[in-house]
Amino acid sequence: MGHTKEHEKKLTITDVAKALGVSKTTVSRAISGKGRIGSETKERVLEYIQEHNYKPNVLAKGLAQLKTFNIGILLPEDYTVVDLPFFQTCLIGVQETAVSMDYDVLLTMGKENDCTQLARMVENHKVDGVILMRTFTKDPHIEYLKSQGIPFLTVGSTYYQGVVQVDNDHQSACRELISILLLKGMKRIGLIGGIESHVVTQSRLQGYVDACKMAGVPIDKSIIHVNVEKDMMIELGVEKLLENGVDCIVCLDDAVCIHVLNKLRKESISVPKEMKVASFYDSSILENNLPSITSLYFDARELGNVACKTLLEIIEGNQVKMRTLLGYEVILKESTK
Amino acid sequence: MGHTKEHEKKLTITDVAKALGVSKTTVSRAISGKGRIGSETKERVLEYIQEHNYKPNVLAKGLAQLKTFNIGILLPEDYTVVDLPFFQTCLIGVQETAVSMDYDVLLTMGKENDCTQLARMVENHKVDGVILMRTFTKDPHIEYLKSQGIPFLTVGSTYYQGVVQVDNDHQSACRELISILLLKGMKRIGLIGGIESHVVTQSRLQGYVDACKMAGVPIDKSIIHVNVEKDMMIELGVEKLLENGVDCIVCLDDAVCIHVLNKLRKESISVPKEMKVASFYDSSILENNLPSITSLYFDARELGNVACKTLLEIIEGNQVKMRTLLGYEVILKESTK
DNA sequence: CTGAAAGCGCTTACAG
DNA sequence: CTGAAAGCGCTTACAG
Repeated sequence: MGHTKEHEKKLTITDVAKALGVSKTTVSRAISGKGRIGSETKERVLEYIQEHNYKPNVLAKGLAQLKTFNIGILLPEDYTVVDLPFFQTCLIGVQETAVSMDYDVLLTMGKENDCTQLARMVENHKVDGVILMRTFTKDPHIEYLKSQGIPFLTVGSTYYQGVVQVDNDHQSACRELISILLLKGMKRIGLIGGIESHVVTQSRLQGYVDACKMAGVPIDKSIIHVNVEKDMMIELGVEKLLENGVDCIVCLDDAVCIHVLNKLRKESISVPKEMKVASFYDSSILENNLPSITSLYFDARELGNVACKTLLEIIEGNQVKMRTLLGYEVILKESTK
Repeated sequence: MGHTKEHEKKLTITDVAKALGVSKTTVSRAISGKGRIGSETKERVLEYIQEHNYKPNVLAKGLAQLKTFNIGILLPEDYTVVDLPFFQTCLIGVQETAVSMDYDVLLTMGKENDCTQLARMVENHKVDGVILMRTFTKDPHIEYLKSQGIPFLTVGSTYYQGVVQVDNDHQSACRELISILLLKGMKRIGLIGGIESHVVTQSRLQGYVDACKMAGVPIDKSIIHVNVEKDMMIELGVEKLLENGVDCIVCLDDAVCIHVLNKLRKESISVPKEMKVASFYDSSILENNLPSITSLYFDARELGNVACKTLLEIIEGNQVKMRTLLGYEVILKESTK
C-alpha cells in the first residue's frame, strides 16, 4: 500500500481572487508588494490568505519570472572528504541563509573531473545559481559554469579570472600558526596531508613558506608530505618525518591527524613530550583526544552563510566583491605545550 | 563585480517547433514518448534537439503536470548527529538514484521538534515527496506529513500506522552481535550510547534483550546506559560500567565509541586484553583504530538507494511494501578477540 | 499521424 | 488604485 490520503487540493490565486471579488492582479500585488494597491484592499487580501493558509505556487511564480528560487550546491563525492564535518557545517550555513531568503538548496555530488551531475542540473533549468564547495587548480566545474554564464561562486579560492570567491584566509592562518609554533621553540616543523591540486593546499603551503621566511628558517622539502591520501601513505609519511628529525607535525586536516596520532601511538612516541602536533579544523572528530590538539578554527557555518548571501546578491543582479576573505582562530592546546 | 557573461538565451519548444515546421504538440510528443507520432517525424525532432542541445524546461513541464521533480530530504540538524558518516552516505545513495530517475534532491534541516523548514518546503510546493532520515517515537514530522497527505517515507522504523518505512534490521543485527559475543564467552555485556527517543535505539535494545533471553543471561539495567550525549556523560557511563564489572562494552554508534576508547585509554585499560569493545557502524572514523574494532556494518548507500526508489514509486502512484528491511553484517575484529 | 487550443498558477506591461 | 489580457514553456484532451 502506498499513501492513501489525498492531497488537500490547494488554493490558487484565482480562488482567492474570486472569493474576494477582486482580480488576480490585485491579489498578486498584495502578496508581492509590487505595484500600486490600496492599503485597505491589500489588508483584505493578506488577511484572507492568512486565514485560509494560501501559499503561492513557487513553480508558477518561477515560470512567470523565469526563476527557480533554488540554488545548487556541489558537494565533493569522494569518501575521504565527505566525512569531514567542515562540509556538513558549511552546508548547514548555506541552507539556513537560503531558507531565510526563501530559496531552497538543491544538492549535487561530483568528483574532481565529473561535471555531468552539475551540467544536468543547470541544463534542466533547476537552479538560479551554484555554489562550488571546493576548488581545484584546474577545475572543470568552474570552466563549465563560466561557459554557461550562470551565476556562481566558489567556497575556497581559485586562480581563475573573474570568479567570485569566498574563503577563509588559509594563507594567513597557516602563517600565523607556524609562526607561533616557531616562537614556541620548535625548530623543524613537518607538514602532512592535503592534496596538491586543491587550491587550499597551495595557500597553506604558501603560509608555511611565509612564516619560515619571516623567521629565517630554511625550507626543507623533505619534511613536507602532501598527497598522502591512503592510510598507508600517511603512516609512511610520518615515518619519513621521524627519520628527518622533525619536532612538530602539522596536519592539514583532522582526518589525517587521527591517523598521525594513531601512528605515533603505535611507535610509542608521546605527544607532546616527544613530538608536538597541530591540525587544521577544530572538529569534533578530535574533540576528545588526549592530549587535546592545537588547531586552527574556521567558522564553516559563517562561511556558508556568507557564500549563500553573496550568491543571492549575484542572482539578483547586485554587485559583489570578487573575493571575500573570512577570519580564523588559532587554538592552542596541550599537543604543542 | 558580479558575473558579466549573459545566459545564452535558451531554446524553447516553440523555437524547435518553428525550426522544424511542426507543432509544439509534436515536439512534446517526440520528447516524452507519449501519444502517437510518426517515427520519421520523431527522428527528425530528436535529431534536431540533440544537435541544438535543447533541454526542456523542467519548471514548465512541472507546472503543466503539477509536479516538481524534486524530492525533499530532511537531515538531522543537531551537531553530534550530522557528523556521523552514516547520513552522508545514505544521502549520497538517495541522491544518486534520484538523479538516475531525473529527480533532484532538495535539502532541509530540522531538529527533533521543529517542522518549520519542512512545512515551508511542502507548502511552497517545492517537492513531490519527502524522505525523513531519522525517526522518533513521537515524531512531529511524521504527523505533519501524514496530515498533508504528501507522499513520504522514513529511513528508520516507526511505530506510526500507515507510514512507509525502509530500514536496516537493527533488532536482528544487535541480537546477532550480542549472541556472537556471548558465544565467545563474554558474560556481562554493557551497552552505551543511543538516544532513547530514537526508534532505532529501541530496536537495538530489543535485539540485546532477545539475545540475552535466548542465551539465558539475565538482563541487568545497571549496565545499559542510553542518553549519554555529552562527552562527560560518556565518561561517567564508562566508569559505571567498569564499577559494575562488565567484560565487554558495545557502543551504539562510532562517535560514542571514540570517546569510550579514549576513556579506557585514560584509565589504562587495554583493549581487548582487559576489556572487549564493539560498535555499531563500520565507519571511517574508527577505520584505523588500534586495535581494530568489531562492529556491525550497514550499507547506508544502498539504504539510500532503496529509500529513494521506493519514494518515487509512491509518487508515481504505484503500490509499495509498507516496510522494507535491509540486511547487515557482523564484522569481527581485534577488539573482541 | 498531427495540430489548434486550452490550461497549469503565476506576473506584468498596458489601459483606464 | 484596479483589471483584462498576454505571456512564461510546457502538456494534453479533443478534433481531424
